[in-house]
Amino acid sequence: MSRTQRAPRLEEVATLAGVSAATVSRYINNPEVVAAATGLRIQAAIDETGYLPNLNAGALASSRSRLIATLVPDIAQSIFNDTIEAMIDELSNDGNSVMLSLTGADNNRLIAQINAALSRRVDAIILTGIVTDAETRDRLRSLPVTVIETWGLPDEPIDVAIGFSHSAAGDAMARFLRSRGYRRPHLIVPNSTRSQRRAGGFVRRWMEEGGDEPTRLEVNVPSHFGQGRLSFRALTDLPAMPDVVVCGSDWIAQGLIVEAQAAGVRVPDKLAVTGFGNLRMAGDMRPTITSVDVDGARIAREMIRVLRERAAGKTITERRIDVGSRIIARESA
Amino acid sequence: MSRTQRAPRLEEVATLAGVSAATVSRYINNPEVVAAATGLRIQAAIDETGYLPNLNAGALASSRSRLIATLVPDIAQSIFNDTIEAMIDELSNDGNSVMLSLTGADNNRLIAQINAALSRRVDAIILTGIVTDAETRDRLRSLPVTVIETWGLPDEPIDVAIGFSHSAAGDAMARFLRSRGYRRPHLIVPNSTRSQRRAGGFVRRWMEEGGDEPTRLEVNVPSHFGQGRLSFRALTDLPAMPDVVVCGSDWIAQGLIVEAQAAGVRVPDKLAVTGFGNLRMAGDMRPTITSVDVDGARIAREMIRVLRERAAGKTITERRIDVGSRIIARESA
DNA sequence: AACAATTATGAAAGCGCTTGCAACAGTCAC
DNA sequence: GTGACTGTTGCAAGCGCTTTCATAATTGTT
Repeated sequence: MSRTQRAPRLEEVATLAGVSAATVSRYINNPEVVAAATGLRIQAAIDETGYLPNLNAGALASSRSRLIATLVPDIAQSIFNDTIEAMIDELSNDGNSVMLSLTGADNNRLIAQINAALSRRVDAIILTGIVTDAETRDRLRSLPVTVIETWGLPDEPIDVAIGFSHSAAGDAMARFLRSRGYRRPHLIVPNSTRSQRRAGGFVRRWMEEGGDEPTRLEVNVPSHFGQGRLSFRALTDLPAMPDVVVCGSDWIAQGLIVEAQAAGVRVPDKLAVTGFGNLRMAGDMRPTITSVDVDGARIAREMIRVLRERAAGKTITERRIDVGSRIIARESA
Repeated sequence: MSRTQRAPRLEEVATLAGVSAATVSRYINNPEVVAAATGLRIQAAIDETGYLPNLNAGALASSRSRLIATLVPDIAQSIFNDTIEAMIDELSNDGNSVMLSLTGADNNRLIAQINAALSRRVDAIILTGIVTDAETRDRLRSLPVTVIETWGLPDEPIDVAIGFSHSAAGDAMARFLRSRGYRRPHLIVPNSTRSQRRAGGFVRRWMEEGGDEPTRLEVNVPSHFGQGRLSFRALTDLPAMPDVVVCGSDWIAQGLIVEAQAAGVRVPDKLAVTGFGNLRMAGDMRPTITSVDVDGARIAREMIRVLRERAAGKTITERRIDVGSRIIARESA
């Protein structure tokens, strides 16, 4: 295949193997239906010509594109990156191509990217950030395409959701810190629906267990290291110094720890800190950061399972798939 | 468009607007060739039907897919993430869909992903990691597709390269540290071609300026925070303590600073540190990290320019586009 | 007023696959 | 030997667009 000459077509492979194009197509997409001997001849012809199927043509003819759109808020400093990587890997291994779009926080961009995905006739749209706009949710619901929401577990999924209960995660963290004897938690809450929900779960449980209402600071998403530093400084504005800071992401936790130490406040002796997302860095930080782990690989696997069932024409009964979350206790709290 | 009913086709829009399908196609792809009044009617019909073109069909018919493959090593802890984001944004805004594949360090995966991209008949393949395998480079060279290498600036690009000279970046850092009065640099060098080249540039300049040969530690890619911590501990094995550690990435620099501070070694008073990549975190760290900035947005813009020229059938004369790099002097060195 | 040049549109032939249908050759049970 | 299957293959009709070529309508030129 040189820069000038055209790529070989199915027809050429067929001629070389002495069969019809239809049979070659069957061999490629469904090898078990062609006779073993024929298959061998076809494979030889494929190898000889260096044939690579034109999947655009295939998609058009079969109305199955094997193209999956993943819409994520960002990748520069995302807490989802491990999950995104796992998803891309699994999808690729399962014979799909992955289109990646960055939505930021802008609903109009999201809409444009949904349209772009639909124009490619993707088999599925994977959402990592949460779609809050009701109209967009309705539109997605009406689409002839599989929509998988990940990380969250909304009451009314657009189609299928694979994630965990954020309020349960908050609840678990409240119990954990309570049992460790902390008494004055301070929450640093990114202004995203899911973070808010975790905070809600935390506060509810905390007060049910007899604690005082925690103080809190809201920060903008995407959350990042720098916010942690600023958040530490803001602690001085509180009526009393907290004994533990519950951060909405590991980045914030890391920034906060760095700033605390620079200010001579020892972590966790003087101030405990927890993060969220269990990034690799959390285990490497000094002190290591207590965090909440989400099994991104598991989310990816469940996603493949759902996609396969859909492709096989089965009806999905379980529309909310809970993969849970786990507190990873380390040195920082 | 409900879950059951088919998407509207060009033909339907055409009928509604009272023109032929050809004219609608022209309006969509090349609006200036259709009469203004006709265009208005067509747009109304598009809006009414909610028509979204089937780009797979379009790609097949025009043999231009407007699909771009970007192959990156990873996204979880990548120093390229800002560049990748900028590229995805620019490509999307320019009417393309972006396929993202993760190559890891495995050449076989890379080959599989190149084939996947070719099967989609992508208009271009964007490489972020460097392709070292000679056979793969030759294969890519022979392909009827635009190949853009980014970040690096190889002597013999596969097709077009947009990046900067890593050895020049190393050279500049050597001058910078020398002029600041440092005398015993220690290099932490990820085992990637480009990092090695930076180290090479550094050492050459350093010794030319009369310095002693720097000590060095090789670490595996992808580099990450944890390596920085370990690298600090390894400093005790050196014959003499360095006065500055030149790290192959900001992650390593950050990890090293954290570990140094935990050990009571003040940065930069006792030990200076530099990073690479100028991640947002570098400016937020305490102390802020002296780093090398690469203008990812610029790389993305140049990429679009090249792609456009290719699409217009022009011959690209400038096959190595140097966007340079800049030392960002901060507190850590 | 006649002609050339320009602009706007339509008809129709693909682009390279997939797949329903039909045909044919074997296999098997009786 | 016959009929009913089963397994394997080919034929041909699309999938929904783009684009060449031809034609019609308009404008400009002399």
